[in-house]
Amino acid sequence: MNRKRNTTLKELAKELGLSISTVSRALNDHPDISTETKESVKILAAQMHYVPNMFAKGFRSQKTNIIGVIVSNITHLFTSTILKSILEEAEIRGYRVIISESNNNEAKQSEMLTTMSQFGVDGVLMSLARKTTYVDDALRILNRMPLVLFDKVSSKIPCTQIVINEEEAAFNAVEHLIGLGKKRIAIMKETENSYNSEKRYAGYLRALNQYGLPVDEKIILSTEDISLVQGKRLANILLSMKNRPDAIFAITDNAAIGAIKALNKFKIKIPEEIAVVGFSNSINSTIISPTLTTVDQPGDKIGRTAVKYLIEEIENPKNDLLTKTVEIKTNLVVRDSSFKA
Amino acid sequence: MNRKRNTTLKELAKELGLSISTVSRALNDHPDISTETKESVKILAAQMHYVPNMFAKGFRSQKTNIIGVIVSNITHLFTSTILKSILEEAEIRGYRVIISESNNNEAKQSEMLTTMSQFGVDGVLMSLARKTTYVDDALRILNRMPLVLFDKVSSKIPCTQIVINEEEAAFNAVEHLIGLGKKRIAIMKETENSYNSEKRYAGYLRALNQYGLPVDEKIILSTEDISLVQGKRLANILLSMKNRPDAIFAITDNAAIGAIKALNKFKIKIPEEIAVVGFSNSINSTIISPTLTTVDQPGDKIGRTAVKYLIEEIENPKNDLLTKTVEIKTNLVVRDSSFKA
DNA sequence: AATTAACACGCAAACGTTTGCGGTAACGAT
DNA sequence: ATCGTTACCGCAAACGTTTGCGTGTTAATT
Repeated sequence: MNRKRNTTLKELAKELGLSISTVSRALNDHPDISTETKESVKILAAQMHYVPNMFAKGFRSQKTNIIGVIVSNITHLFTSTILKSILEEAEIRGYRVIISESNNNEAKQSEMLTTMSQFGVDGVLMSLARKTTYVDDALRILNRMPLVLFDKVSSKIPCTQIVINEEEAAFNAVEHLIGLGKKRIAIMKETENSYNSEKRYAGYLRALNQYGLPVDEKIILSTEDISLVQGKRLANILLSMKNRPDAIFAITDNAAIGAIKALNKFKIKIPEEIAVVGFSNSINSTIISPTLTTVDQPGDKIGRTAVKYLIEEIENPKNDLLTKTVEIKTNLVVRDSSFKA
Repeated sequence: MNRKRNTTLKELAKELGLSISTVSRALNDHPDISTETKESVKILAAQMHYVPNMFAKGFRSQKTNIIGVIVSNITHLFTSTILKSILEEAEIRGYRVIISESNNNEAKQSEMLTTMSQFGVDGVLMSLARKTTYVDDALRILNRMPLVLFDKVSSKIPCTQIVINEEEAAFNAVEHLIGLGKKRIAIMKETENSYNSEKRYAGYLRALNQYGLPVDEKIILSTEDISLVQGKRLANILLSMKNRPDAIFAITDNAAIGAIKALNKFKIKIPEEIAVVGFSNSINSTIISPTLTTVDQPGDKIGRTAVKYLIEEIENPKNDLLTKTVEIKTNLVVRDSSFKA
């Protein structure tokens, strides 16, 4: 197929009997050009469907107006919600977005980072892969272009970081359970030192302390991957205890749902016997029965904020490399799994 | 911040005492260059972290190695699953991906299409916005670059189209219900003429006909947006009938789940009194109780196939513009909502 | 009438890369 | 000694755009 080539400034210039530079300036509303000339140029440009060649443009200006985004898994609703808002906000501000997945693979993440840089993006938005320890690539990127981390972040990388108030959110969730009269609250968390898990655990502990409840190691459960099946498994462990907990705070909706499924199987009354609270406000939390009380994370706000800060840094380069943490507020959505009738 | 500039061929050439062209050829393994020269060039290139400037490259070759993707809503699991495989497959083949959302807005979709073209993508992958009627923009794009449609397609656009076997899938789903001994099967579909809804409805009708079951307009329900709440509403309508159906085929998992919720509320036994089958195999289908029988759509295969065909067309431009439909097989996942004990 | 200032436009370089073409050296064959 | 061949490499143009600088015209000021 003979794909038509795009019209160029040269063709417009020839058609109008003007020089290329005049046409360029006319289209860019340069003050040196008379109003009539601008008019005629713009009219012809529209007629001939002129569109500036982004490559020539970026080639000269060394600016691509593309921002790169690296996430671990695009199919997680929370992630795609963030991506949606990133796309929207970026478009509003005149940027395009290239998305890559690391699949929680650190090597892949490094590779993406360098190809992003090679590709000439103006800046990068990244949510770290789990267990990221090697941050040299990120540091190397940092003196080439701005980088903003979100959700999964690391204090080892001196840049702007957009996170939710993990600790406070967990505190509020546990406080809510305590408010229901629960005295023996189990937690399901991750074994590995993930930023999010650590913070939420800290919030859990603070709530127990503040309300004078004892911390019992036996009902502090950890798992490698905090999934639905693991939630089931851990719930079964809790049920097998002589001294059962009267509430479960799961660090993840999936684990909470797994727990509910296990409790349902044993006809445990939720929330009377055991209340359950999750984290994320995924759609599943309204599908499961009883519906799940959970922490709503405003993904769209995270995305928007991240884009805002990144573009700010792109357009106003700073000389300092410092860690700046921006916290986005969450709020607890109370549903049947912890509803006090 | 003083962002470091990338090293260029010129710098490499100066360092090595060679010409720019020789360095370029050496890096591209041109046969004219001696093995030793290639070696030394490549070593220095690695040392100096040389990365080719994509813009200069694309500028010359008029090839960007970027493909544009337009979907209606990135947060739908089915969509993000497709996107995931598109990202993977594209990366394997050396392409980057730019994603845009139309939000089911036809005007937005047209706009995205033109900015994609303006941006110089090598080809476009698109799933149409609902109720797309104006296809002129797509046609205009088509003689600039290859376009491949997937999932939501239209016969008005002469290009390669990747779809699932909607009709057959629906047929199989209804046939499955008939196999359970169900004789009065309701359907929940969309009012508007969406490609998917039409096809699935056709499959429903064919199954009824083939097994000699009467078609009763009263239990053929349509709704504008086929969502969870609408599923509930329509189920309530069915329950209010004197002559209730003994099965429901919902064109969407969400509607099916809404129906189940309504049935559960009225303590209808599923599947004994009324069986339910959905479409999509969303995660929710395993969360709801009873778990939902549904049609599994292999999103990853759709994405991969779409990329394959698009890149094929990019790299081997054809002279003909014809509609070529590629069908991806689905399969029915039988769960508790239709399980014959 | 001469000088100046403002205005409108053109020339040409530059961005980094690829590539057709031409050139040089070395070497074997005549 | 000359020719042809091969192996390597450099020159320069081209891609489309922006932009500093120069230039010519006109109108206003002295």
